[in-house]
Amino acid sequence: MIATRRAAASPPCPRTPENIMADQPNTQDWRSTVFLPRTDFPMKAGLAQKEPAILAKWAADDLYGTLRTARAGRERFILHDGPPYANGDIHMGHAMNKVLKDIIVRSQSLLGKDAPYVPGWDCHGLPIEWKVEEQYRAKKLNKDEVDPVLFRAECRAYAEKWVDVQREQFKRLGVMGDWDDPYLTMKYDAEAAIVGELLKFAESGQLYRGAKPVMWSPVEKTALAEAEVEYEDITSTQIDVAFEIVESPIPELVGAHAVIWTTTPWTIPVNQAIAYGPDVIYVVLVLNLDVVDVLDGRNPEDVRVAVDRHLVSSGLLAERMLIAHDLVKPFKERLEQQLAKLDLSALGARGVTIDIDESTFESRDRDSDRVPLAVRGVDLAGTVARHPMHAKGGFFAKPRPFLPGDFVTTDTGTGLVHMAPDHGEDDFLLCKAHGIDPVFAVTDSGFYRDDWAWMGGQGSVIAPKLNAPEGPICTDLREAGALLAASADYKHSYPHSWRSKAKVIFRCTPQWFIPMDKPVADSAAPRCAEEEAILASQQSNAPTLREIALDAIERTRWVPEKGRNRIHAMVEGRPDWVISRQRAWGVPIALYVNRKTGEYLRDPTVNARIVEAFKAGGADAWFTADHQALLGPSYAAADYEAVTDILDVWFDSGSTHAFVIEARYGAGTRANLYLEGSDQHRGWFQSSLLESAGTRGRAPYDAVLTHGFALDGQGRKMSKSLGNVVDPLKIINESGADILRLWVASTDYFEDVRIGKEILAGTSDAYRKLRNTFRYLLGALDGFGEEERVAPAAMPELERYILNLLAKLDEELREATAAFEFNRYARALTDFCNNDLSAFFFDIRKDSLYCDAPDAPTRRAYRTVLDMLFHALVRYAAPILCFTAEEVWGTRFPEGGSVHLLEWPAIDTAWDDAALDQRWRRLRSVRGQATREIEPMRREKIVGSSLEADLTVLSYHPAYTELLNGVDFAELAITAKVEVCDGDPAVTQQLGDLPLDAEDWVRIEARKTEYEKCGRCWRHLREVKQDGALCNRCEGAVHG
RNA sequence: GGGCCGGUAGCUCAGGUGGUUAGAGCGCACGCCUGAUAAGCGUGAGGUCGUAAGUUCAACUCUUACUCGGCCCA
Repeated sequence: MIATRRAAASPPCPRTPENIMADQPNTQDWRSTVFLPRTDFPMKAGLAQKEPAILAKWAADDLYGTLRTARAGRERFILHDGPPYANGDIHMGHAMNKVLKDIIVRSQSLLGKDAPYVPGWDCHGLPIEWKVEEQYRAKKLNKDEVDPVLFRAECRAYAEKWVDVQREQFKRLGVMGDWDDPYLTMKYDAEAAIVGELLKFAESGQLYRGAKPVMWSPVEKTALAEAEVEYEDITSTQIDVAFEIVESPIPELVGAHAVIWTTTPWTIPVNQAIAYGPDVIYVVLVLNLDVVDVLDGRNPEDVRVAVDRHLVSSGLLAERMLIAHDLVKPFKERLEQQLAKLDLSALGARGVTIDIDESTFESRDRDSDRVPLAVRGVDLAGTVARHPMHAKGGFFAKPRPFLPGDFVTTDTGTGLVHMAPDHGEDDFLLCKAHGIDPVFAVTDSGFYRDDWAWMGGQGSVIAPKLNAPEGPICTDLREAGALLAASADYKHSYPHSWRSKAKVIFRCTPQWFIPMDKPVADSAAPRCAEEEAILASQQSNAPTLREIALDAIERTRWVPEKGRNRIHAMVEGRPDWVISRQRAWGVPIALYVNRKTGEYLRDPTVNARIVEAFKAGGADAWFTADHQALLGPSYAAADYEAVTDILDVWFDSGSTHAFVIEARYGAGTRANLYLEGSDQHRGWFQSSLLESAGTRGRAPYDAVLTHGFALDGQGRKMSKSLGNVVDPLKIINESGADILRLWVASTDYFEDVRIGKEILAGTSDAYRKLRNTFRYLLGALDGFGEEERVAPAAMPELERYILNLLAKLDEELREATAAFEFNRYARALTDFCNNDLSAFFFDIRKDSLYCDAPDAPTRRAYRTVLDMLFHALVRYAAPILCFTAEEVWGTRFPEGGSVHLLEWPAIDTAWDDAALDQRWRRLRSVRGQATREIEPMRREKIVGSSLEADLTVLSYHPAYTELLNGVDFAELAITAKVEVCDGDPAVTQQLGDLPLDAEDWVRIEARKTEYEKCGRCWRHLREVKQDGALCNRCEGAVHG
């Protein structure tokens, strides 16, 4: 079953010794009679040059296609590729991800499974759109003036270009897959499938249009996803504003001023309420102002009155102020700062100080007689204030109720938070719960609506000038007597647009949502009113999308297991999914909204026409559509608005299971594995899960593997500014892809991994060792043929012990493969090659290989095992060192096809022999002792090679005596004479159980041998009569 | 700022439910071989297990705090 081909070269033909002996009888050179390893396989790999040639051969032979044919009908293993974004060269994260995927695909294929791999790309979305816009700007063109279909075509071309670039880079890594037919989210069939998935949500009523504050960039005039936002430290204007309380169940509060603090003055014109913390203690401050340094010649009392009047009219003094007890001090400091800025000389004073009698709120107990003005938050319910600009009427004249907010803290501010439901998530939710709706006062470009009573037409709201202490808002507030303090000195972290670097705001806009907590109807078909009613009555029992998703998480295998917690927590706490974007490059949310009712159309017949149109013309079809034709005869196009919002790209990639897996392998097929970086718990893992849960009621995957991030050699994030970026393409060009692949395989990629010069040097060392093991095997197997093969049962015990180790290795590798633990896999493989083969088996059998006659039983058995090792190891190595394994295989079997078409080696589990294993572990322990004993003599130059040493082994246990006498220990220890003697029985008595470690049970003495050295095999043997003469074995081998 | 994850020899990694001198491979140092030779073999030196407290007869292993790093979120 093992395809073997006779090597072209024949074994070395020994020169006849006679003609040489004639000249030099005692210093005969027997080198030519020794069977040294012979191979063309070079020690130096030259991977950077060799790999492209191997890739070309794979392409020419259509290796991927051949493998698909060969595995057709086998158990399938689908690793579904998460699509990278088609923009820019690949980085280390990409390389690591793809290599890991390839190792897994190849290892599953090696196990005999049909493991297809369809790579994909994410092609829609803002970054590409932005790049194309940049090109426009360079040409002084305005995006808004370009035909959307033309613009989309340019985005498509841009994405195509990068798909091609990345494809070649991924191929160069050795990643095997369907590169000729990858999936792209922008292909027509994909766009059709994506919109089809969206319409499934629509048909089952799992969509709604709502208003919600979203991250909004006034510069780009679009909503932004979290991933498109970055946080930067900025300095903002902080203001304290007084809202006069006009109504309260606590009579003392009426007429007092609630103090709110904010770093976004521009939200004050949209204020609608005030939030308090129910558990926070509030106090009413009474400020005492002292005028200091009255100028000469002025009447102090007159000055005091003048200053007082001035402060009140400047809005700097509210007589009684409501504020959280814990925040009085910082508030007082802000007031003092403010007062210090005043120039009061015209009024006859140099300055003014504040005094707050802190004893008035020592106690936090409202009922205490001493402190009538300390108030618990909960007691503020029912209190109402008015807006500082209430005189403007209309919106501003409405009461501003106090609402309880759990989010209110006493970390900063005043413990009273002004609520603008248009511009804050907390604000929006709290106000919504109390029937206060957003007012959409700020336009998409960040200006106040022209008709807004205060600040109408002004902006932009992110402009520092607008928010400045001397800006229009603060000025108006000051004039209204409501601005207590304002200073442009508050440093904090603030969200900015990832691309334009401009500040973003929260802004309520109409958006499309997928609800997390609405019961999911089980049928997508439209129903008559009766059915709807029945369903409605059952709805409490139907699970919600969140519940389905959480359940699916429980049913999925997470590797490592901690991934389950992570995504569970995220899905449990996430808000509704905002799926709309105000953009051009993507799949449109192809819905028809009834202009009268605001309901979207849920007609499967219409939807089917939409999907067909997308299949034929891609998403562009929507922008050029004859809507009446799509709507058909039952509806009038004039009654409907065609939505032009673009779908969140996460919905695109969340649908790949539909247009890749199901499209290629049939409906209902699930991926065996998704494999991405740990950041995808919030990204692709989750969007895929939600999409599939909403349309299929389950996860699209059976298992999810997450890997960590690639960091630099010190464990820091790679960044251009730190200059610590490791470029995978550079590594490939300098060292080869196999080095990079071995690096991936040798790390613990379930955590973050490190890569740097030193680490790669280590990887190269490990690679060289593996390569030399193969080189030795190839050389030692030179000319091996089937007639030489020996059955394991007929082999010496050493050979059977190695087969036992091979069986154990095989088991370990199978387990590591099943657990996707390739660092364990690579470790087991290299340890086996280094410790068991190179340092032990090969070293011992070197003598037999070189000097035995070709037909000697031991040599034949050894070469048989080498052949078995070759066939096993080249397969084991193939998933990781995909190029080198091919080179190794092709060197021995030039016509043997690709190593990657082979299947897992057939290892007889019966080789795993526990008794044999134990016996040899003890022998190896004794062997280790022997080498330690010989070492001092080598250092003192008494002996050079261990072959020049004799050993006396004192055994303190009959088991060891028997063990050592049962083998040729001189052969194992590579020494001359070995004598085994029983040690002092008295010592034996004191020893306990017989361990595997021979340390206590054996004493070894070493001395230089007196035997002469055989001229050919260099062993020192009794039978060798004079130095350089031949031993019996060599005599036979040479003259045989 | 919040949540989660991690920090064992120069490097890559092992170290069930706490229990003897914390292991391996590589690298390094030193030596051997010169018939796997820019290869092979041997011996050896390297760790207060991120820091500090605590629980315990006993902690790399449990708790807490801190610190450094990473991911996610704000």
